[in-house]
Amino acid sequence: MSKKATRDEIIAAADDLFYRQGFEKTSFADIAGVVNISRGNFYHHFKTKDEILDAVIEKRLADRQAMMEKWEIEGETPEDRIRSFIDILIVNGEKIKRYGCPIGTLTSELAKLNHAAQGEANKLFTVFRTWLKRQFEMLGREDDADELAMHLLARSQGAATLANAYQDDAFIARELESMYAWLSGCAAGANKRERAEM
Amino acid sequence: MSKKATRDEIIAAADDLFYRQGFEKTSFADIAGVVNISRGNFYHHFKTKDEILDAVIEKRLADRQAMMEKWEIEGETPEDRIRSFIDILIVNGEKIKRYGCPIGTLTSELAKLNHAAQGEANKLFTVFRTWLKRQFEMLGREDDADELAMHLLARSQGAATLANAYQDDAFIARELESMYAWLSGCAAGANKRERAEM
DNA sequence: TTATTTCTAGGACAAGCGTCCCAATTCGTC
DNA sequence: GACGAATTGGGACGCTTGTCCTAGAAATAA
Repeated sequence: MSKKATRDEIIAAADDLFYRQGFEKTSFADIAGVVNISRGNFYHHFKTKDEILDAVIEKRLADRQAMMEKWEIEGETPEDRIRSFIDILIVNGEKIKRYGCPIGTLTSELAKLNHAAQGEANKLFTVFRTWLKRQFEMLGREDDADELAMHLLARSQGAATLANAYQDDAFIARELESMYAWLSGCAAGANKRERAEM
Repeated sequence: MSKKATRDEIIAAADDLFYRQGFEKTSFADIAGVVNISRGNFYHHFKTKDEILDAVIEKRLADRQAMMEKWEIEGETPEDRIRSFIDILIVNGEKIKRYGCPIGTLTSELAKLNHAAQGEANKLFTVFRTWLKRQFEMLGREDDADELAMHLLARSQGAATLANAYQDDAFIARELESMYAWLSGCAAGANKRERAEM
């Protein structure tokens, strides 16, 4: 098998395992077991566990970027596109109920480990933040686009955390409705709404 | 030293380390190092790591219960008391920025480890949920008290997660303001407000 | 075909882990 | 003061971890 193919397999397996078990808990042996290669071969592709983490974060960044580009094409209005972001909670609902948000749980774990890759992992939040900010600007909220983006990020993070704890579909549905309504309010009151009404 | 005193020291040290480093990352040696006892002595108090975790969760439950009882005495109105909950983000702000929410990060970690104590850890959320529900009922929101409680839990979880990632005081301040405003709205429109306006 | 690089397998390594045992010390009670 | 119980210290265990080495197989180039 070509080097890149094996490498990509390793990254994909690590991505999945880091999500489901966490970074710390996942061992070289776990990943090698999934990919079905020896540890020696493994070492040829990644010298340290941190190198795999970097590659996984890079992959996640690319995946999210691609996702947002798709939303950009498919969504007719900025509101549609932001709704696509909110809908992650539906699309990935089952996984989120089981393992939480892939971004939030990773950044939390790395913060506790005081890991060097914290900054890189935070970029995962930032790509969404930047993209959402742009959408809110297009919605006519140039003045507080970044604030709105952060607020929405926080809302979906909170929903994901509690979805993970309680696996309560009714709760998730209510949070979704609440975010949709909030978004409509954002669109309606472009640059006139008071921040306190967020 | 009496057995209980040493035991309590161990639990306190474990509580702190589990919060700052995570459960998985924290070893027997770490805890023993902080308490300054030998591993052999350690074993006399706790036979397994899971036993320590159970004790830590128990302690956290008791601590939170005590905190809420204090709020119950100090807060004159239900709104005041709920505000005390929101204010955790201020009171424990520095720690949250560094290590995240002690409850949210623990439940997330245990979910990934698929740990037997998941249910116990979730009780930490539930004590707040139950207490908040009661406050919302006293606020006159008998019909949707639990929904409001869950919503507020999610909001503060989300704020904590992003506070941890970005350490952005302005963001935290905005989220606090937003939650205060939402709470005022809850109080004003007792049992008349539409859920979509949450 | 030969020569050279790339890839793979399997094992060795030192360190750290949770767990466990046992001998020594301290404590409480008669 | 003496005795049994509770507490403590230190070390041993088997296992897993991340890391690293080396020898051979496969692929590529000449």
